[in-house]
Amino acid sequence: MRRTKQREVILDELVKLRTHPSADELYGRVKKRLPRISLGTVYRNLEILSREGIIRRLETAGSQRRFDGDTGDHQHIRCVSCGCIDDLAAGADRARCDALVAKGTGYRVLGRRVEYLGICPSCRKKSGGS
Amino acid sequence: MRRTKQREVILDELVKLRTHPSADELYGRVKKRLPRISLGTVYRNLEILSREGIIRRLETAGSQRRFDGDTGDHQHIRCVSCGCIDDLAAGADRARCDALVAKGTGYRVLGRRVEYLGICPSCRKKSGGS
DNA sequence: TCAATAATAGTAACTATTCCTGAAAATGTA
DNA sequence: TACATTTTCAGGAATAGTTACTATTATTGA
Ligand SMILES: [Mn+2]
Ligand SMILES: [Mn+2]
Ligand SMILES: [Zn+2]
Ligand SMILES: [Zn+2]
Repeated sequence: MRRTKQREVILDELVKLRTHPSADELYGRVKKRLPRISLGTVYRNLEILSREGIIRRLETAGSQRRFDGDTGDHQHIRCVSCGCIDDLAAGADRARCDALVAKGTGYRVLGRRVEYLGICPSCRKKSGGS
Repeated sequence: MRRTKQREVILDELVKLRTHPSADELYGRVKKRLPRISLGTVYRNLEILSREGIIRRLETAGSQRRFDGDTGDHQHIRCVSCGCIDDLAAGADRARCDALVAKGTGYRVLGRRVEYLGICPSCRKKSGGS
């Protein structure tokens, strides 16, 4: 992976933002510093950077993909009204946690979404893995 | 909301599937029974049915939207290899839960994704709500 | 310095979804 | 029944987000 001006600026802008921007939002920021950059370059570099583990691609619902310059272990809270996403310290412990999260973020907590990730029985069989 | 043949068949196929299909997959099924139906109609009816609370629109990551005929409170587990989504009984309790989930589903559990949902401070201010 | 290689800008293509339009079906009224 | 009103329909165009392609430019290493 080469060091290019574009990649540097994209990473720099993402890391200094704490707002989990979409490619498009980031493109807007980066363009102020590199007016000739294209949206495709932003997408390509976000893809490369997340593949390398330098940034994190958020696996959240919604039509637009979002990215996070913080690769540390943490969860997120999303506003059901405006769609913004804020950080949550790692570790959370069910119902009474809602109060802690609310206190920590200022959000009114309405619910939480939990999705487990793994390898399904049929895929385990196919790849012969344990 | 009127009762139409199309809506009836879409709902029937969704409820009897336990696979959380995308609109497209469901369209394939429904077309066998109603060969003249269009994908647009499937989308429109899934939208109407979920607005009425008769079905559930899954808020999962991934490029395609998925739907669930089961509106009861439950979480999901997704295979990171093939992308399939299975049900999880409601209620889960952190780390040692992974073992329970693995036992219950046959998955190899790799992780979990927790996202809280709520109203952010700035939206609370705007709408004057508590 | 200079060829080899990787990345870029610009744009076309692609995919999932929504929107639009005129026709058909369902429903209400008499 | 007959007709008007409303809802939903199929089909296709439009849109949004993303990826792929291509000719050009920048970076790298000998
Ligand atoms: Mn974050
Ligand atoms: Mn389910
Ligand atoms: Zn908000
Ligand atoms: Zn699988």
